[in-house]
Amino acid sequence: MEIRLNRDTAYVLDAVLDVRLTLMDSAQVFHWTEHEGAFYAVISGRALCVRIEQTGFSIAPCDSETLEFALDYFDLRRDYGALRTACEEWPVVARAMDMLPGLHVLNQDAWEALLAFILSANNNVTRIRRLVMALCEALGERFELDGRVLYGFPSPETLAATPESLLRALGVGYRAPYLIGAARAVAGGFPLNNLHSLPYEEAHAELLKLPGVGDKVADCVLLFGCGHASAFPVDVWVERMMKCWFGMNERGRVRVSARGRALLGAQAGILQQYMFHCARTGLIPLEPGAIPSARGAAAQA
DNA sequence: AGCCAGGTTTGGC
DNA sequence: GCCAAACATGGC
Repeated sequence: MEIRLNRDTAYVLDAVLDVRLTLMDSAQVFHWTEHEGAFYAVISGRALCVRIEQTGFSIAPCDSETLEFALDYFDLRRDYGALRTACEEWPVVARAMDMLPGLHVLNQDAWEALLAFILSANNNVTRIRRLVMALCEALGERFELDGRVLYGFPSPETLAATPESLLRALGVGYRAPYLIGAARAVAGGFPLNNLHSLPYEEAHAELLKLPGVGDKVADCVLLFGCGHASAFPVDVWVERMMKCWFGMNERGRVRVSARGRALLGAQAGILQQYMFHCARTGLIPLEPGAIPSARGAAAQA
């Protein structure tokens, strides 16, 4: 990987990051937009434009401080090649990683991840994106970049003071009081930005205190917003994947999550993201009977 | 038209 | 502790 910083644009070359897959198609972040081959969003209060270049991608506007931020945000310091090598003992995980080269798990802002995944509950990806965008447009700070208008996430204070009726008018439905309750907690001192440095179990228990946050949303916030790579969110797709390919038949996704973490280790959540995408998009089948025979498994590996 | 979606909450055993 | 039902909304 080679990094150049020219004027206000950073170039990251020879990095295996699939920008479109990671920002637009992976359902870990919902507020990037694509326009004329470039990707735009406001993240952590910065309006950014990311472009795919010949041998990598560029970030603008970017100074040295933003570049450091971006290296973290795009998870460019993790050795995904080594992670792939460590997956040989789990053929379906290896297969998922091989099918999605350049998929990274972003390191998002914890508050932004919290809002997005409260909205994700019992919802589909298309509508989650609509709701996140609507929330930002209605209540977030307005930015302009390259003549395009962008919106950040609302602050905890803003959201805490927003009438529930306004949120319902945006279409968030019964999640409106969850958003407001979580915002009031954070505005009132809930230690959202300390969860990075807590052990997984403690950070998870803390998040469960927030309204609208159960085990699965907590794991998403920990994985996508708090640097907890071992957090293993289990939604309907990952549950089907673990049932079909690992024979996990326990009742309750909490048990599946615990087993996934125990089995796959410190970066279980990263691996989860590959399996989730393969399951959700049909790249890997989930019907009983999809599991290859011993002969097939050997041939596949 | 009807089932489903990156679930959580609540209330009843 | 476990389970079922309710919850808003719209995608497909």
